[in-house]
Amino acid sequence: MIQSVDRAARILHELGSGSPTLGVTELGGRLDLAKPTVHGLLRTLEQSGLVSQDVATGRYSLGPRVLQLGNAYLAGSELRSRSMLRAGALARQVNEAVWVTVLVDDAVMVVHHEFRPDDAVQILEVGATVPWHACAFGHAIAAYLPQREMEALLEAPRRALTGRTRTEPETLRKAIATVASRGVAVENQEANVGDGGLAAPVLDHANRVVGALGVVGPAERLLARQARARLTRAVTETARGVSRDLGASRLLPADGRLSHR
Amino acid sequence: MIQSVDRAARILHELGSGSPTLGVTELGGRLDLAKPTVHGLLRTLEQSGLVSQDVATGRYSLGPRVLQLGNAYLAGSELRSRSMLRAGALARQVNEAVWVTVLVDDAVMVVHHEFRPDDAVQILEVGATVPWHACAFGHAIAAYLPQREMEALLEAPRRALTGRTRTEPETLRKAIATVASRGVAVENQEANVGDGGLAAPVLDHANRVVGALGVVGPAERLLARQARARLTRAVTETARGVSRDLGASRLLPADGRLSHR
DNA sequence: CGTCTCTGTTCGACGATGCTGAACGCTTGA
DNA sequence: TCAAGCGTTCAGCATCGTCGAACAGAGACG
Repeated sequence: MIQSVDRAARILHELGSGSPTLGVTELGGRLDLAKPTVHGLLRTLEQSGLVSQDVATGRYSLGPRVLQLGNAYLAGSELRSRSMLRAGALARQVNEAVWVTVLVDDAVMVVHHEFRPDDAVQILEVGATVPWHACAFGHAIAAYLPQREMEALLEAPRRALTGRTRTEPETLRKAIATVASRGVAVENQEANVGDGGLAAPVLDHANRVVGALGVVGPAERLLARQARARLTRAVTETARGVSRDLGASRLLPADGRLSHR
Repeated sequence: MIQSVDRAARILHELGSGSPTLGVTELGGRLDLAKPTVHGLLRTLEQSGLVSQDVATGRYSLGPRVLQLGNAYLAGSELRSRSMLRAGALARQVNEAVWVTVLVDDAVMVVHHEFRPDDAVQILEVGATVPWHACAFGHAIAAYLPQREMEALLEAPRRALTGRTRTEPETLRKAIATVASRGVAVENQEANVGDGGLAAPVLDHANRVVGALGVVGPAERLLARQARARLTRAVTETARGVSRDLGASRLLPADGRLSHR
């Protein structure tokens, strides 16, 4: 691993999480690096447009080029492009907002957001992240991850986002097992009070989980008994369709968990 | 400038423009680097999530983390946050889609997109880029750039996107002079056939251009004589309002061009 | 209004660290 | 079956990045 590149990436990560602008000294403190080292890295990153400096204050922030890269990632994402049509159809069919998400570290990130057809004003959540343990998408992905990676997720520390967030390893392990047997994950106000979700995993041609697809919205509307049954069927069918498009062969067997290796 | 970091940034840039997936050999060829060098850089970038490798083909593409960074850039962008309210008001007032853009290299990038209130289905263009010379936003920014930077833009090679795209340095110089004297730039189907735009610059507390704000839409609707006059007034007023919010003092003097050192 | 402390920045020398050519499996296509 | 291309590994040399100390400027404070 190349030291300076890794440090540069850590700087970008630091600028991207928490305070939007940071000074050289502060960055050096957080990453345990000497001031001139951070300075050199920042100047290089600035020249590439990945970071920009406020000439007035001297502080640094992320540069516009990272947004351009983010857009390029979306444009090139196979999961996204392959799921857009089916996600749109699902949104119209069940009249709910649809998300397509991937796992990045210990959070799921929205790569596609299909608006609920009936609502006029909605905010786009593409690029937003939610801790994996607090949403249906995270559970759906975790349930089909190789054992080792799933354990890694369970071992990391977690914090509660609402009063209903499940954080205990054993509780989560049980929840994941249920997901694996049913093929769908359900979340009830574990990330935001009032909101719920329902998601199923998406597999690729090697039957690996590459993400999850599902619906989000008011918990009371999504999780009412009738709606829930209808949504479960529609979501699993759509996710299965996307998986098939990606070349997956073993499509959510009845016993859930796929064998890995 | 740190060599390895610069090379890593060039790799990201290469992955972000053009082909969404590239192999080690191909990247090495494009950047004139030895294969193992590229490999080492890619492995480091992959570990940070900025790049991800398709395990089946071995090829590399941008990773999900760049999208997360892009989102963080948007969240921290002062221009964006300071212009959102006024952009929304402008969109409702003139019933057109509104863009807020910044200059990155030789293109303008959309950092905020306010939908046209009347249209149901529209695609979000945040993160999209347009060559500076082919749109009103680019002209608006160029006209208020320090002389040296403006000359740099004019010296770079340009290509036509439509039959109406202006590419000659002298033609552009004249167009920019007009923008500087009027405070607004107008574009008529120079980037996409059928589309037009109308934009004004946004200045910061040191009276530097930080971006442009304006409307986009069908050229025939935007550029009809009456609409054009009304839009010009509304756009300049909104851009001036954002500039004031950012602390600018010299607000688009009558003679246009600001003195720069 | 001076002073002091903090910032971001420059400099130079040390030595760790990243670069490279050659060689390795592996898959793909002929 | 073979050959050509891929991504990957290795080890040695020289480069290149790192760090402590010192600098200039801004801002806060008395």
